[in-house]
Amino acid sequence: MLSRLSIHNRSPEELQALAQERRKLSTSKAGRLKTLLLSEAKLLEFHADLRIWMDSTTPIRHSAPLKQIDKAAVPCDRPPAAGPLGPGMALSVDDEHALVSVAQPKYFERGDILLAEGERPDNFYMLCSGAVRASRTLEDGRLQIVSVFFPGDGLNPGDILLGRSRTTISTFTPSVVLSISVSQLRSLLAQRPSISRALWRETALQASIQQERLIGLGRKAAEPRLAHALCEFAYRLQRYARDGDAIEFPLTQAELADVLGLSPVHVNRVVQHLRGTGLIDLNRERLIIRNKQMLYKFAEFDPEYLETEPEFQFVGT
Amino acid sequence: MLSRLSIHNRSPEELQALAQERRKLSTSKAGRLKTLLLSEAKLLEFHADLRIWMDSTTPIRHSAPLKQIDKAAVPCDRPPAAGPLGPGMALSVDDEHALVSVAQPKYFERGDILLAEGERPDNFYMLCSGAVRASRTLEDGRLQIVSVFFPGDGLNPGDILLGRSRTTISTFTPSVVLSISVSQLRSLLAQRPSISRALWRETALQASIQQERLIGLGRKAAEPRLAHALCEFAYRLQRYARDGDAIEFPLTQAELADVLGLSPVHVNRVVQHLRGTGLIDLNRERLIIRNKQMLYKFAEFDPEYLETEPEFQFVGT
DNA sequence: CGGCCGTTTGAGCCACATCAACCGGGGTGG
DNA sequence: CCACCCCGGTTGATGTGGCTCAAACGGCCG
Repeated sequence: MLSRLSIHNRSPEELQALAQERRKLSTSKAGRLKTLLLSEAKLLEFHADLRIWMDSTTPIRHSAPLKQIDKAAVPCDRPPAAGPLGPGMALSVDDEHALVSVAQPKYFERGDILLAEGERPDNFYMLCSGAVRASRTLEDGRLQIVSVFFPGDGLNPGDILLGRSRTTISTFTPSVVLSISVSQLRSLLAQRPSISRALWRETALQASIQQERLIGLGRKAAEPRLAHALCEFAYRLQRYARDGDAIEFPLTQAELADVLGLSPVHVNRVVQHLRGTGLIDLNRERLIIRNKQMLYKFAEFDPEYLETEPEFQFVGT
Repeated sequence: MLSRLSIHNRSPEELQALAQERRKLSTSKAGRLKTLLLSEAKLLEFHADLRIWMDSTTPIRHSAPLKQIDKAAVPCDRPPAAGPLGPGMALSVDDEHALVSVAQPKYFERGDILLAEGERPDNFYMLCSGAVRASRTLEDGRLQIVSVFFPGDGLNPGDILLGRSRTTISTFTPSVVLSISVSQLRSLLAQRPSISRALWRETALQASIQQERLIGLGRKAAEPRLAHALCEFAYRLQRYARDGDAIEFPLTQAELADVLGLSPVHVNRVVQHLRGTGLIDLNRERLIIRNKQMLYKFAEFDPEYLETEPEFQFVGT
C-alpha cells in the first residue's frame, strides 16, 4: 500500500505538480517501482480533481457544472460532471458534497483487502475506480464471491447497520475508493435524511442483484448463468459509457468461476462455447457483446432490477 | 380469501364475541367450511388483540405492558409483550404504535399470492403469523425460492424503494399479515427517521440472509446446504420460543428443494441421511434438532448474521 | 532465459437430476 | 360408510452436467 503524504493542505495545482513529478520520475524506472510511482501519481491527481470539484460546487444547493477535466487523467471512471461518485448512488450535489468533504481517498493494489471477514466495519467505502469483490472462504478452502462492485457502488452500505462484515472485501484491480469513518457518517445521516435514504436504496439495489444471482445459482445451467453475469456486468459498466464498445473486463476466468459457483475449467469451456455461438467475445482484457438482443434472451436478463424508479428515489423527504 | 366485515368501529369485546360465535358455529360444520369459519375467527381475534394492544399502549412514549392474553388464542406467534410485530423489526413501542395504527390486518390462505412478480408494490407487508416465501419462476418452469419469511419479518422492505417487485410473494401456510399502503408509509417515514432506519436495517438483514444462502448454493454440497437452512429456520423461529422444543415446520420437502436449488427426491434422500446421523428429526409437522452443537458445526452455521449489534440499531437519530 | 499466471485441453468420475412407480393418510363425493 | 383421489413422502434405476486431476501452452515480468 501507499505511504501517506501530507496533502490535505495543498492546492490542486500543487498536487497536480507533485503528480507530474512522479510521472516523470516513473519513466526512468521500471518494474514494481514504476507502477508504484504511477499509482501514487494517480492518487495525487484524484486528490487534485476532488479539490477542484469541491471548490467548483458550493455547499449550498445548486447544480454547479464541474470544470472540464482531461478525462484520461482522471482515475475515476465516471463522468466528472456528476461528481467523483457519479450518479450511482443517486445523491444530490449537495449531499455528495457533504459526503466527499469528510471522505478520504485511498488507493489499493490488486488483491488488497479493504475489510476482512468478521471485522467491525470502521469505514464506509465508495468505489471510484477499479473493481472490487466481497467473498467468503469456507472451512475446506472453497471460495464464493458474493458481490462484484464497480465504480459508483457503495461497498458496504448494509454492514454499517449490522455492525459486522460477514465477507472479505478485496480488489480485482488497482482501485481508488473514498472512505468515510462510520462515526462521521453517523452524524451525517442524522443531519441528512436524504443520504440515509440513498444508502438504504443502495442496500436494496445490491440485495436485488444478489437475489438475481441466487436464482441463477439455484436453477440455471452454467451457460445461461455465465451469460447473465456478463449481461449484468456489461450493463453496469456501460451505463456511463458508449454502447456497443468493448468493455474493459476486470475478472479472470477463475474469478468468474468463484462468482458463478463453478470450477475454473468448466468456466473456460462455457466461455469457449459462448464464443462459438458468436454472441460474445471475451478475453482477459475486454468483453464485447456481439448480439445483445439474443444474449439477453438466452440469459433471461432484464435490466429492470438494476434501476430505481426515479419517483421513488427521494420519496418523503 | 375472506369476506371483509365492518369491524373497524367495534370494541375488542364485540370482536371477541363475534369470533367466539364463528368458533361455535364451526364445530357443527366440516371440511372447507369449517376451516373458513375458523380462519375468520382467527382474524377477528387478531383484530381484537390489536385493538387491546393499541388501547393499552398510549402513543406517547412509555413501554406499557400488554394485558396478558391467552397465547393459544393469539394467531400472532410472538410474545404479545412486544406488540403484534414482535421484536423482529426492532421498533420502539412508539414507532410500532404509529405503524400499526395505519396498518390493516389481512388473512391469507395457504398458497395465496400477496404480490406478483413485476407488480408495483402498493403495500408494505409485515408478517404476524404463518410463513411466506418470495420466489421466481423461470421461463422453463423451474422455480427458485429466494426468501423465506417468518412472523416478525417485513416482506418487502426493499421493494418499497425500488418500486417494483421482482419476485412473487405467496404463503406457505395460512398467514396473518399487517398491510400498510405505501403512500401512508411514505409520510410516516418522513415524520419518523427511526422507522426509516428500522426498514433499512430489515433490508440489510434480509440481504445478509440471502448472502448466506447464496454461498451455500454456490459452494456447499446438498447435505450441509440443507443443514444450514434448517439451522437458520430453527434459529429464526425459536428466537421467541423455548429452546430444544420441537419446531412447527411449515415447508414440504418439495418446497425445501426450491429453497435449496435441489430436486425433491434428492432432498428426501438427504433428509433421511441426516435423520440417520441422529442430528435432526424432520417430518411434515415438526423439526427437532437433536444435537445443535454438531449440526451447527457440520453446516458451518454461525447465527451472528441474523443479529444486529444493539448499539447500531438506533445510531444517529 | 526462467518462472509465474491465466488459459486451454483431455480423461475419468461422482453428485445430483430425471423418470417412474408405490405408499399412507386425510379429505371428498357418492 | 366406503371408494376414490390427491398430495406428500419414499424408493429404485438410469443418465449427465459439471468436478477433479493432470499436463501443456503462451505471454509477461524479472
